[in-house]
Amino acid sequence: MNSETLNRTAESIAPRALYIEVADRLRRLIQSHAMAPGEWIDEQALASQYGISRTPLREALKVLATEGMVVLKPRRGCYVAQISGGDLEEIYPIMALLEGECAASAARRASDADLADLAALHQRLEDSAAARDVEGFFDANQRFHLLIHHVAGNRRLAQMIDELRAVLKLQRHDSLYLEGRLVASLEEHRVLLAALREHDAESARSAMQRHIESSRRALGG
Amino acid sequence: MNSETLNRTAESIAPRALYIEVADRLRRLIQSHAMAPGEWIDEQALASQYGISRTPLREALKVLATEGMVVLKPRRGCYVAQISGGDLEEIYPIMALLEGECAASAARRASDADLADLAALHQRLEDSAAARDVEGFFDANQRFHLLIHHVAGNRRLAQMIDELRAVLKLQRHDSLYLEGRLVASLEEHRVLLAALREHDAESARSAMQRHIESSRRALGG
DNA sequence: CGGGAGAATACTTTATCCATAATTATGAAT
DNA sequence: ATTCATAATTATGGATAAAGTATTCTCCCG
Repeated sequence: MNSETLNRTAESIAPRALYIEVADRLRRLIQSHAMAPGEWIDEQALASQYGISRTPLREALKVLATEGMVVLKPRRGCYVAQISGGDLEEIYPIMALLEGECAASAARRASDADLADLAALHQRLEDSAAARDVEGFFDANQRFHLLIHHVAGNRRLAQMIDELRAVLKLQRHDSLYLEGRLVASLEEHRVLLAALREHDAESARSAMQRHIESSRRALGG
Repeated sequence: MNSETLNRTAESIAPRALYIEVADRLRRLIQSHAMAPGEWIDEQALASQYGISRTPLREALKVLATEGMVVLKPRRGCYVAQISGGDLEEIYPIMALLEGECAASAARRASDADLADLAALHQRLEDSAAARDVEGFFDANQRFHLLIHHVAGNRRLAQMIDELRAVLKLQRHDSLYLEGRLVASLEEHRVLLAALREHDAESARSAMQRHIESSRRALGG
């Protein structure tokens, strides 16, 4: 049992090229605000920090640029993208549209098991809210949305939403910390869950759209 | 007035990196079906054909891969993406959604000048249809949709639609050649234009959605 | 005759290197 | 003293080379 076998197994599980790995790490770095929007990305420093050459790093940056996470200025280098108010004006209607479609599709397709899972996650939301656990609420909220994407069954739609959400996350999201926003969000989730349970696609769609719109207003968009 | 000013001007006109140029060319190549879906892309041959090194070419391929135009199989090389029936099932609802939103937004925002331009393009559609000029019809149709995107004023939404349409174009689009499809498409455009003229956003949205759905059915989706 | 293993070939992948362009700092001149 | 120009340094972008991995073909053994 040499290392070759291990490598092959590891690769068949994760046949990811280096540039993809790097892109993932950078995405997490940017989303966790370890790198601030507008900040210059030092290719050399980052490459030597990761112990890789600049080539896969540059390829990763090209990918992130097409995703809108970074901006590549010719001969000027790479900068973490910063979104303007105008960008939010454009993105939120799209998000509402896509998430709404996801919710509608999920309402049509949800099995009893799916609904049970959704109810369980919603309970976590309720518990977190009752405990004033904002981080827990945020996490459960994210899982709730991801589960809806999964139930909706449109992987491409889910991926588009994920990319848009990644761009939105470039700016700090402290809306949930605002007084009243957490309970309002909870109430919106209740309405959404009820629509999903009744397999009412259009109610689920509008509930989700209202949910997105109100979270936008909470940000002052 | 030194050369610096001139340089800056020149750069703001054409500051495109080589990989972007290459990506554009490849996009056109793939969309014109000069490269068939599933076909292997020979990096070395293409690089020497363009007189460039493989580095910018590979960067371009990474970009196209994130756009869904090509598929990058680790250690296997790059292939022109081929979309399955399942992909169509996923993409068309998204297209209908996004194009519908575009139409709704355009209906709200269209100025009289915009409506005049749209009417002029629609006339080209009518003329091309009367002359059985399928290529002309196709071209006018494309311009009509692009103009709606422009009037809608959401650049990000338009870009998402463009990328999706590029993926759809991977397969041959001979639906317009089908008997009856051309006149049906024309009638759908008439309804859409009427809704836009009346600034009726929801009618425009549903007209566009029906238009997308029927073009899908024409493909046998 | 068929299957498995090993070797060879070819292509991807990564790293290093070079050139070009831009920006900044310093010096000189007004 | 301030501004402009020039030079130097630094970083990006493109190229080439080397290494590693996967696949395929052939040969040998059962």
